[in-house]
Amino acid sequence: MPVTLKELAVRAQVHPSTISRVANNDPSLRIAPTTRQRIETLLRETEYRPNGVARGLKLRQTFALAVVIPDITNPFFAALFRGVEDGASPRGYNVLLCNTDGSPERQRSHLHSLHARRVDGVILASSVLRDPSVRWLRHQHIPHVLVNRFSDDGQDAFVGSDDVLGGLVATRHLVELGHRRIGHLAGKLTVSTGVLRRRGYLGAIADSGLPADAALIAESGYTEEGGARAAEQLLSMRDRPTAIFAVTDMTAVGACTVARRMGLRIPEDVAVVGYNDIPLASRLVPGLTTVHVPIHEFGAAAARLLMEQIETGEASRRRVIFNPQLVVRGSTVGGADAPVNRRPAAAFATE
Amino acid sequence: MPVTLKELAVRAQVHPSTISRVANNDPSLRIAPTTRQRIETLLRETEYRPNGVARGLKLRQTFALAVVIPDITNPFFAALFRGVEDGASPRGYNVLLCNTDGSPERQRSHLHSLHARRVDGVILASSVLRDPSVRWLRHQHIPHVLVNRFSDDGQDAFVGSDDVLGGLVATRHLVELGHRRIGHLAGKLTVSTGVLRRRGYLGAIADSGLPADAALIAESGYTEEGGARAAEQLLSMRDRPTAIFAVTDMTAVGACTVARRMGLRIPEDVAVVGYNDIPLASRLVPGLTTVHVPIHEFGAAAARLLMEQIETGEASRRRVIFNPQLVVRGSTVGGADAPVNRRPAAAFATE
DNA sequence: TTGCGTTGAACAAACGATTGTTCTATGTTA
DNA sequence: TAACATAGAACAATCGTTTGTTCAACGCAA
Repeated sequence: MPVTLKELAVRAQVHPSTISRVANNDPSLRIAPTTRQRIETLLRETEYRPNGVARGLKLRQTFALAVVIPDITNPFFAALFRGVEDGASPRGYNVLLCNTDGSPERQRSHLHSLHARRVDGVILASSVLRDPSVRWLRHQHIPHVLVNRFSDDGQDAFVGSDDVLGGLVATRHLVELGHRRIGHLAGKLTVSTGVLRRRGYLGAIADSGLPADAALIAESGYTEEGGARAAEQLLSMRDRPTAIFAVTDMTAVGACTVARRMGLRIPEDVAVVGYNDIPLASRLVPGLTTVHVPIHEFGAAAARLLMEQIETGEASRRRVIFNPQLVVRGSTVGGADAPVNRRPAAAFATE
Repeated sequence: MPVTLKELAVRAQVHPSTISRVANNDPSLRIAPTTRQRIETLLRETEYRPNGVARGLKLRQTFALAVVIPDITNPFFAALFRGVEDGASPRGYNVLLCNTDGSPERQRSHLHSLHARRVDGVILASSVLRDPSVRWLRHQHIPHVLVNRFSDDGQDAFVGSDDVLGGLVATRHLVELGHRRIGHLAGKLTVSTGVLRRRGYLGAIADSGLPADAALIAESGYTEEGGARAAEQLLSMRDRPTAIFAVTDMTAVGACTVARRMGLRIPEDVAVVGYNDIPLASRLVPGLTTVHVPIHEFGAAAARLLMEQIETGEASRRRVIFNPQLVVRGSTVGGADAPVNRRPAAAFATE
């Protein structure tokens, strides 16, 4: 068992509170220099570290944050988590990670558990529109930041990209390449990214004067498998699209797999654009044209917003919106993957 | 503020301990059925959930585990984490995640912080041989399980694969394909996987009667970039290897990138084998031949071993070793990537 | 000598639960 | 009716900190 204040108090022949004051450098009370010396030595010798649980109880602060996401094996969320940890860890916070697999019930259950544990705040990247869990967070006055997806516009602190714009530039890119039938894998219309990126898509179609065709939009969800299913549907149409804008990179990956299985060449027979620019996107062959967003920054910004709320003690509705940027690769423009003289992608990865 | 026992006690006109007994279904004391009813109703109405911090203080158990790894953006560790969470979450544990980026100092710092927080146990996948941090864990009697890498053989609970065998089958595969100069990206010799997989490599070379050439072995570390650097070194030799066995898939990816940049075709000019079979391996073009290990199972087994130690209250030295399995893909055998009629890889991934 | 201001440290009350012990009505038996 | 079980719930200590309050001792001025 680690040493406690009380034990140290016995050894130093002083009251535990005195030790605590020395350990915390409490400025409110004077300690005789000689006593201070004696105690500091003792603290060093015993490597005393206050019991965080007891501390948390007394201070009503645990220095723990939680990140709630669909699935950490999705590179998007892994990068997001790194951003959070890199922002929070230097300031003394530890971070819990919870995967929901997109299940509202698992999300609810995790949040209840985190609340019971008295985490100081929650970063939620798995919310849906009008999410009961988000309302519950507000109702419980649990500091929280939504990332990438929001729930009730403007009600919560939020970090994300301009999804309408992102959807717009992605689709416009396809229009400019001359595509006339452009499909869209639309995620889910219960999720803000689904609604907004689709709005961008529709906007670009309208701008271009192309006819809007509802049959070109398929709800794909956000999984690779869902993307594959939805893409198969679109690509099986008699008058199939020659290009697809997918709501996320993973969905796009599913679409590419299916296209290849159907014997379609990318980008000659079907061009594909994703969203997020996960590390995988640049490693595919051909590289995946996608809408770049600063994923790591999402996490770091969310951590900042969250710690700000924790420290000021009041909820914020601040919104941090990053500008999405189109990255053109081989999945839309043949030869866009310059094969020579490129450094390997910066490596986060180890082991 | 969430409701406390004391507040409920006032409302129910009973002593807090009585509420606690009802809430915990304490069998040691009888409660009048009518009182029990009244209290249970109250508990339901108020959605009472005991304060986990106070509970942790009293019970000396926090129901929190920690996973310490180099970097969650590496797909290997993401899958590992999922295994841990999937094993621990149903049993009421939450999981903290700490990235070390391979820095012993960050590892030490995280472990101290986790200890102060009184996590119930630690799963460590970033240890080196004779790791001071591991010895510290033992010394502090903190339940722990090492994963993938061990520190002092047999001293700690461990989950991993038979690395010597894995290195052997990977290298033997290359030998059987007729390669005569086989390079090895050896990770680090301060890490168990580095030492053991290299031993397997050397064993296969010896078995085959090929000359052992120290120049064919390069320390690569475990990053993609490290793999690229080391591979560049090997492939620049006058008498360059026609095949490379890399200590991990990410290292292999780095090697592939470099090979391609040097104008070498895979597998015709240089064949590449990795280790771990991360999801990325099957998505590369060509697919990466690799040594498959059940990553998710690593995590789940580690969680099991850890919770077992926590519940019995005693350290274990149990070892769970999985058999590695060679998976042949296009990076060693042209055409091994059957292009048609293959289902998309099972998708964990969302968003 | 009395009184007062300082200094340095002890005291004690939380924080919110858990759990062994004690107490007080009942009801039962002799 | 006295003695005594028993049921049911209150009491109280404890987990390890933090922090406002109190207290003792001392020096010094009046």
